Amino acid sequence: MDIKDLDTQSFMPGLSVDNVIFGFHDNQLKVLLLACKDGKHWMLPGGYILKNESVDAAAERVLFDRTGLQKVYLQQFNVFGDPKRSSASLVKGLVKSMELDETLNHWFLQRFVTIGYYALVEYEKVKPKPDPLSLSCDWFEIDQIPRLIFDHATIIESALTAMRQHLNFQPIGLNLLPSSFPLKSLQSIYETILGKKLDRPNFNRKILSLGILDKKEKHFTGAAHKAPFLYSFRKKEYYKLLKDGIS
Amino acid sequence: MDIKDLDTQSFMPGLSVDNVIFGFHDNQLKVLLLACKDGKHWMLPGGYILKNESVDAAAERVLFDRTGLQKVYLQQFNVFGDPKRSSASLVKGLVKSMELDETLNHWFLQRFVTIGYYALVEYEKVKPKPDPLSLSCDWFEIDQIPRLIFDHATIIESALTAMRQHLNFQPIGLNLLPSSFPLKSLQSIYETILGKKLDRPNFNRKILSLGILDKKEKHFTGAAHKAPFLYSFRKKEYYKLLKDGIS
DNA sequence: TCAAAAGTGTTAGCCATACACCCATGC
DNA sequence: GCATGGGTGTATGGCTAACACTTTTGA
Repeated sequence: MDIKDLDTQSFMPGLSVDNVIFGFHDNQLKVLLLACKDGKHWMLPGGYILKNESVDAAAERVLFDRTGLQKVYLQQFNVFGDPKRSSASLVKGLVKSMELDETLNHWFLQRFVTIGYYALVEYEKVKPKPDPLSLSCDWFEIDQIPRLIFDHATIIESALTAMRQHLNFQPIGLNLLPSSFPLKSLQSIYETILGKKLDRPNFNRKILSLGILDKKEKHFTGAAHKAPFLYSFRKKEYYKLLKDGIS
Repeated sequence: MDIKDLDTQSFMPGLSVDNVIFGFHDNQLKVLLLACKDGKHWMLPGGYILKNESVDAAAERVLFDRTGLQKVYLQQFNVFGDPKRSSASLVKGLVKSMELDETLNHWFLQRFVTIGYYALVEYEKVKPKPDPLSLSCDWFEIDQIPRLIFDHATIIESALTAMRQHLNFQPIGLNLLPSSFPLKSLQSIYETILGKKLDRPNFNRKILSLGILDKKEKHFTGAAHKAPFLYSFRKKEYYKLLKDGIS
């Protein structure tokens, strides 16, 4: 996004995308957020839609700009279309803190309908890049989200709910994990998303019975217990199952 | 929608809603469509979003204008944001056939991102009303859809898929049926949406076990077989289950 | 008495759950 | 050895699919 183009013919007016980008690290589900220049608020990575760009492509572009990643699991989940979802006074403060030309108020103060996407990315591969309008770009644990602008807290909640529902039909995980990983990591992801503990023996059996994992070598962590086996996804079977859905 | 307001400050530019309105009649799932004035195409009931109106409210308004119904099951399911989803030549033909001021081409020829909703309505209660830009408003069986404009066929397909997924978690049916109905009607709805035959004994047991139906009197159709009992929804329990989801 | 469709009963098999138990590892 | 967490085995209950059977209705 080039700031000078904002108030011109480049973007569709009144429409935006916001991405809830999930990563997994330290057995914790995390969300990528941007720090507003007012020093008080954080926000979801979002952007506008080029006049000749598909909405999906806009979401992919925003994701790429913030993470450097392409071709990851990116799923549209809801539209947030309340005319009062943004606050004029907050917007004015933000524009001021960004030291932008005040003519851009016209752009930022308009009402936006935003299309929510959630993305699943491999935490280690992400090099978070703040956009020109933000101070920084950082990961936050899902239960330690800071103060967000507008309805962005609602959007994250809604993304989690949507993901929870998709989880029952789609083997989510490949995009959140490195190429090989212990089953416990996958289980932790499921536990975090579903918000409840799962029985390890039963989880292992169920996941393995899907036929989408390859057993690889043992992984010695140095801890005083049995070394877990690592697994990797069989991508072909994984995508086939993604398409059809589980159970 | 007032035509003369189209190209003014009344509506959000580039954004629309389209409703896939489902009804149930003659043991068939039907969709409400509008006839374009070119005499060749049909389209989904859709509309624009007032500058100070929520997107959900716009969808409800469109639904009310075409059916006279309010407070029915109306569910946002997908955004269609391909910049090439409409065809300029088709739009020009349609505007011409509508005998509108050609300055309105500016409005109709812009790129629209549309937000898809599906609605479940009680067929008998609907008095289809065409909008000022259409010739008529009629029901079509789901497997006999006529030629549609733009990507509207895709939108219907997508609505069916979404509904199929929701069906497993939500007791859909109340909004499609009159206040009392035989179990067979409900079963037919499920069969149509899921696209497969269901076993009657098992279906009856499952639905009745949810505790959302009240048994009422027998209904003599005049046919040479046992008269089926009618049932009605216990709304309170129904909505509780809707909220929590089935199984 | 018969055909058609409603409704009931019964069984087998699958799958989720729960939990007991064994195994490898480093201190 | 022992604590720790990985991994395996197994019994139980509930749900579902499949289908045989009974009941009611009008011709």
